[in-house]
Amino acid sequence: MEKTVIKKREVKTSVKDERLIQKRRDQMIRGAVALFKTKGFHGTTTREIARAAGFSIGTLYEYIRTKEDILFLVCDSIYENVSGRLGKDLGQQKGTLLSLKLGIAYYFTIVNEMQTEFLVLYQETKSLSRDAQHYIFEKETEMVGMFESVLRKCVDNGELHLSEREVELMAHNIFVLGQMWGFRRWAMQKQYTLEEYIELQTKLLFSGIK
Amino acid sequence: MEKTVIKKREVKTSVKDERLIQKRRDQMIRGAVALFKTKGFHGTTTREIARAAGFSIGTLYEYIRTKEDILFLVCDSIYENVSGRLGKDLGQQKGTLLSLKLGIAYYFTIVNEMQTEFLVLYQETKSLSRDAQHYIFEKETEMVGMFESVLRKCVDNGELHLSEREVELMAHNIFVLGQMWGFRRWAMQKQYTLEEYIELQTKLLFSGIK
Amino acid sequence: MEKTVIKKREVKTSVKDERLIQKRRDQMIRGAVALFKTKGFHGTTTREIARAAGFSIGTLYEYIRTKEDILFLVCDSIYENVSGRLGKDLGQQKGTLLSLKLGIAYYFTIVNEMQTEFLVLYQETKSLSRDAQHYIFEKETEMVGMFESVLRKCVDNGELHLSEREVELMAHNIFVLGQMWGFRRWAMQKQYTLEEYIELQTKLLFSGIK
Amino acid sequence: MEKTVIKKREVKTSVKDERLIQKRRDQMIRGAVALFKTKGFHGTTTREIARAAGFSIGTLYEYIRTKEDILFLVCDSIYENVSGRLGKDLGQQKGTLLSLKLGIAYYFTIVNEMQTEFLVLYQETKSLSRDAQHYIFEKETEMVGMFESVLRKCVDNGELHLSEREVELMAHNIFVLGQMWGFRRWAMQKQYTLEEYIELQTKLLFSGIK
DNA sequence: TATGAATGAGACTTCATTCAT
DNA sequence: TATGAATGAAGTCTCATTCAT
Repeated sequence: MEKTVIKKREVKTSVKDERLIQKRRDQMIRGAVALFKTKGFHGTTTREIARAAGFSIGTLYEYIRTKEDILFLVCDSIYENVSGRLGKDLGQQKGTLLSLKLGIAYYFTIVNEMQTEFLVLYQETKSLSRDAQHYIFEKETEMVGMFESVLRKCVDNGELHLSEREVELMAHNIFVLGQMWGFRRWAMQKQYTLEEYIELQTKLLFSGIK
Repeated sequence: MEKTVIKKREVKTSVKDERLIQKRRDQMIRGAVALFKTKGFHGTTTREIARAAGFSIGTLYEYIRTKEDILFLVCDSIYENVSGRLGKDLGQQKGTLLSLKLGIAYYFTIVNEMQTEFLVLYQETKSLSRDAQHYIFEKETEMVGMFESVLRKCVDNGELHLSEREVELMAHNIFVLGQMWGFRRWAMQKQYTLEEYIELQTKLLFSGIK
Repeated sequence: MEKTVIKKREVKTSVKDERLIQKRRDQMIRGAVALFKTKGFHGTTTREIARAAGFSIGTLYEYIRTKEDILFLVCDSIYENVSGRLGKDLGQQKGTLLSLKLGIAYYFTIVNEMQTEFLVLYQETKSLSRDAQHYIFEKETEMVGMFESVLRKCVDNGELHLSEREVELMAHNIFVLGQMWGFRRWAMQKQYTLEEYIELQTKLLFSGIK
Repeated sequence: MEKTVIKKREVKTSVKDERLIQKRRDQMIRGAVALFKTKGFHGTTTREIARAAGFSIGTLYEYIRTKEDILFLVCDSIYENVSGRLGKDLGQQKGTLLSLKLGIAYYFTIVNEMQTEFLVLYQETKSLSRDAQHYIFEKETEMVGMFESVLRKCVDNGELHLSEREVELMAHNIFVLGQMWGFRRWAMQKQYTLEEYIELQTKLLFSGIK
């Protein structure tokens, strides 16, 4: 798989000091995520975000241009975090069934940890501009691509027998079935522990319903 | 399959004529769905909804109490529609693998038809009150339950060998993998036709990745 | 005392039958007073008044032209009632101190009975049109006039020694000190029974603070 | 006279600078009183108040939470003003009949100056919340209390012979008869000059109608 | 005469964004 | 750089009044 180069969408600032920008944005994102989790993007005001971030509304606007920028920063940071961790793990994949299973388990664990972040991501993405949405979709494609390449290695090693299209679809399925743990938590987490969920899903993924 | 009785959450009206209420609400829902699809719930104003429905803002408020009521009415009507159609089809299931496959295919077709409606449903549900959300969740549980009982029939007939927990999880998986067609249309519908998608997913669902 | 002729301000109707008009207006007034007492004129909607009156909003508007008409009708009916009763009592005054005292006591009793009505009257009068306010003021002047003529009789009989201007002022004082029982009920009725109040006020009115 | 401590009901602000708050509120109150005088509380819009105060509607809402807050601020400021002035005058009372008369005259003068403010006060108080009304009543009680203590001093000095209950009632009477000058101005101010009114009322108050 | 559905002007309030300090 | 007061467009909802039935 070719690594598509995604150029970081820029969020304009009036501040020059890069170190400061990073620091302020971190505060901002941390505050915003916490608020978005409970009140959603539209239910949260910029004033609240500024307060949660620990500075004034004036300062907030020194580091962003519009409220949407904050949402973008939040979404981006979540993906950055997840795809970073996942990439590191799946990257050193050797292409055996066992390591595939371990990769899946690891991904599910991340989803579990970051449930609410993912919720924010999926429920608010549509509030982004077309451009920003596109950028986010690309990041997601990148993550699905990680599973694709793991699966492909297994196929190459003769451990799996899947067509190219099946590889692609299965990568999506793994991705989505992971998210399901968080999205349908009202049903899933009442019925299963995370370990049970991983075990059962892995089984169904590998052998189907026969 | 036990039919859980869900008592319809009432939306208050100042109009008395039941026939008229139905008619006006239909207009309202139709208009609202169209707007929510492109602009989302928060991006749509009550005035726009009234105009799209073909009457004045005053009249709109004769049939609802708050803007949220509209969202509820919309969500409810989508579920009512889908679960009605699905229930009719799956209800007459005989419990063979073939008819299970046909049921899945039918469900995927419905999802395809109502993609944008489902998008609205999943992206805006969180804007509902706790009560209304609960009602919607129950309706969804009801739909998942339909798949569960079909699967269970197959197990009873000896056509499938799944534990009770696997039945439950698989029902969710079918449900979610169906939604996936609509939610990830930017990826799915670029790669597969609906028929291919149905065929591939059915295969993976039944035999896994081996 | 010259009896000023006050020509009854007309409230336009589309209904012809005088008997019916009277009946509907009575219902209307009764309902409106009850509502105004607790919610005030501005806090009460025409719909509520119609409902309280026992008919539809459409019917309500067959008997009045604007919401203000209702207020006028209410105010007018209260004065009509009070000044009717008071006129009958004070009219047969013989001009002795005793009967003056009895007249005051009688008036205070009426105020007590109709406290909330008076409250409505004084708090909402300002919402009437200039014309209607003028009419109401005239009715009030008429009532104060009743006390004036009683006082005057006493002066004529040599039972009181007051100048004309003192007569006029005293009439107002009696009138206002009566209203005080209802207007300042939070203070008065916590401290005195109606009988005590009448007795004390009469004493102060007659002998002053020495 | 015991001085009851009334804790100032707070009106929430998003502005921090206390000096500025005071300044803006003064502008606001001044504008609002002028409008309430002619159009009443319900007849005045928040936009009009903002304009009259000299700033935008957005700014208005930086200094209050709801429209009712404005009414409260207005009522409070009127009482504060009056009771301040009255307290200063009556406070230095020596307990002679002469100084009592002077006190009454001074009070009547204040009422005359602030007629329309008092009108606003009495006609709109009922639009306040229960809490705010209670606060306003307490302030009024405080003012009546000032007269009570002056009267009491006179009784203690042997200048007046009144029972405790008579003292209390007379204090209310003075208070109300003062208000009467403003409330019934359509009758009073047509008949008497302020000086005449003071003189006549004082006479009646002191010697009664004999 | 009686009804009640329809209307829309207009009220209150919020909040993203700016800009002088 | 940081602050926070000021702004006003825009949103939701109410309610007096009308008019076809």
